[in-house]
Amino acid sequence: MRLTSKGRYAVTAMLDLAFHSQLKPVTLIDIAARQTISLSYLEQLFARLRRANLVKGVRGPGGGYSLCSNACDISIAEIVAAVGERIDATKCGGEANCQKHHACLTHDLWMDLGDHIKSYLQQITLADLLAKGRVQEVAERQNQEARQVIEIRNHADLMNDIK
Amino acid sequence: MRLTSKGRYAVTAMLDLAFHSQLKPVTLIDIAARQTISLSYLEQLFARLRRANLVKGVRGPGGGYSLCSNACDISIAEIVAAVGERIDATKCGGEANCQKHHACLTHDLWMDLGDHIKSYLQQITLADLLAKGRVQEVAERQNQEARQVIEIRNHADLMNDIK
DNA sequence: TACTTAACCTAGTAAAATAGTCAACTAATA
DNA sequence: TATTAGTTGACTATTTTACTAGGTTAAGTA
Repeated sequence: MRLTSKGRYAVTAMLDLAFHSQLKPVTLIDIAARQTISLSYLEQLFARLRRANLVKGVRGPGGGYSLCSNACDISIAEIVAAVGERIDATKCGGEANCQKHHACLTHDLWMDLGDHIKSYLQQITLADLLAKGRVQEVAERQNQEARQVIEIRNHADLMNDIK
Repeated sequence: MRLTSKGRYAVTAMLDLAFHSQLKPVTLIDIAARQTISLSYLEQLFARLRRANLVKGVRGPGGGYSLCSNACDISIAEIVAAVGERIDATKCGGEANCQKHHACLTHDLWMDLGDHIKSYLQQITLADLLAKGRVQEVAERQNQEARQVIEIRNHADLMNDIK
């Protein structure tokens, strides 16, 4: 089992999306700036998130990504699974052939651990995270910091929208 | 966070030890044969287990390893930590400086997940695993299979002991 | 129609970690 | 003294990670 930056980035980006995509799609450029994640890497992760039907992309100016479902219907487990992080803790992937076609001495332990983690991540949704005070705080701070980068661009867009 | 063969091997070997070292120390050669783990790799793992005061080694003929404490006092979390597997799920190792000296958007989520896994593995001891029927079954099977390799040697030892 | 935007796609790559191997050395026992 | 088995350190093939670089395609905008 491994949970690396791949899964962390995916969840962080999805949470950013849930936070900012209420009105219109959010570009990966914005997410990359706010969350300090490499744009190209984000693109690769979102290719998988799209294939898993978690997000939908809109091309062209004013485009970007938005969630396919409500934030309360997207669990952390789904996101982590979508980008290919193995939550399973066994060597055999649950096949019980870890030692010469048989279960190894600790097979059940790792199965139970995997189930335990999976059910924990399944019960947490993006909406749950959005509701937390700490998350709101951090998101606010990121807005402040990324303002120079993002808002100048968005401001121009907004002016055009008003026209 | 990652839980790889390193941690799995360590727990498996410790469980094998708990099972077989009641009477006398168990050699890594025996463990390697029963659990199909590379001997040299086992040596590296046991160096760390020894430094963590989980096992003690006895040199020379009749030597081997035995547990430092009772099986009911050794948790899976201790073993996994001893061989250096990071159970922590954060990028920052709990320092909360994951994004430019501040906490990232999902810092708390990964902290909570890490705590959750850690407390799960802390409450399970080697004795708990030994008590399980499945573990007994597998250990029996391994004894059968490894008999050709191990018992011939042990039989000779036993004859000498009787003399 | 030309231009810009941003999604979408493919291939490559430096660095790190994993899961080992190999070889030597030390201590205890028979 | 020979053997056993722990102890140690250095080295290595393979895999994965987290990227970068470069393109193509679709949709709006001037």
